[in-house]
Amino acid sequence: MEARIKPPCEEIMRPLFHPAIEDVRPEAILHALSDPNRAAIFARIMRAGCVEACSAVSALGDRVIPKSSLSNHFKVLRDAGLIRSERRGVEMRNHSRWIEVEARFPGLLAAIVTAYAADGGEADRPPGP
Amino acid sequence: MEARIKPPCEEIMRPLFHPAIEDVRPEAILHALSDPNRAAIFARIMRAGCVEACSAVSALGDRVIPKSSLSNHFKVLRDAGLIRSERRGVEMRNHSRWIEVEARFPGLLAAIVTAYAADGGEADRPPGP
DNA sequence: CCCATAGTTCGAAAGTTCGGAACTATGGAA
DNA sequence: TTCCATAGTTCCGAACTTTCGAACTATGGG
Repeated sequence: MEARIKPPCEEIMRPLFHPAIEDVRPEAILHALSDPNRAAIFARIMRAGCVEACSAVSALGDRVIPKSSLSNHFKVLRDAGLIRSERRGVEMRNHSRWIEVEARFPGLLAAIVTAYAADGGEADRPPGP
Repeated sequence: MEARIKPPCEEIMRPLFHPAIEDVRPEAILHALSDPNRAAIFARIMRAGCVEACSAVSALGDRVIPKSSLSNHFKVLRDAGLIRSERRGVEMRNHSRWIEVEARFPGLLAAIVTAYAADGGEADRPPGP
């Protein structure tokens, strides 16, 4: 159908959606982070400031997460307004929107990340035996 | 099936389960409060200190929540460790476990309730447009 | 051009949530 | 006591969501 002409901008080709910070809703954030895998991914991005790629995070704890599930987890985090993703060549550069979210919902992300850390040591690990 | 035989318990219908505070998981809390209806119910119980009954909360905003859904919402809040429910005669007395949860996950509940309030009072909209 | 890598989309199976109808428990009225 | 009203739970089917393998698209390097 649409003959898409390649734009001169070599980075963006599919428009990844990121909500404006004022459209970010608490229920979306809580839903996104109510999955321990996603919480671990987010904690990791936050700790690193920026994680190079989805694949950099493909094993959490002792469990390997399939590519398609990972892709979906990143989409949920993105749609919730928690991270910003941009294509850099063949991979994706994800960084957290901590500062924006903190300004809108003060203390929320810190409390959540701290809660996961208090629960299992690190948010990087799904609950084990 | 044919006539059901009445179970031989003259006690309460079923012992309501409440997790010990050390068994409360952050993901359960986030999941429970990621539903705006449940968040509103919880905010209301917190604000009141104690709400008399499930039915006291049966209409949130302009929407009537069916009994069975309400019953389930209270169960989710209970299982997440957010409220404690006891039978008082024909109805239920629910109160929040704020103090226990606060001791285990400091700042978490306050941040969540504040976030919903900041979002536009969605968590407990007063009657009106 | 072909291949490898990084990520997305498709689709089917499994799991969760919603809500109406039927049920149980309690207390009060007849 | 029996009957009724109220409060809440359970059952179960429909609708929705989640998961993950396979097929697909995009980009960069031989």
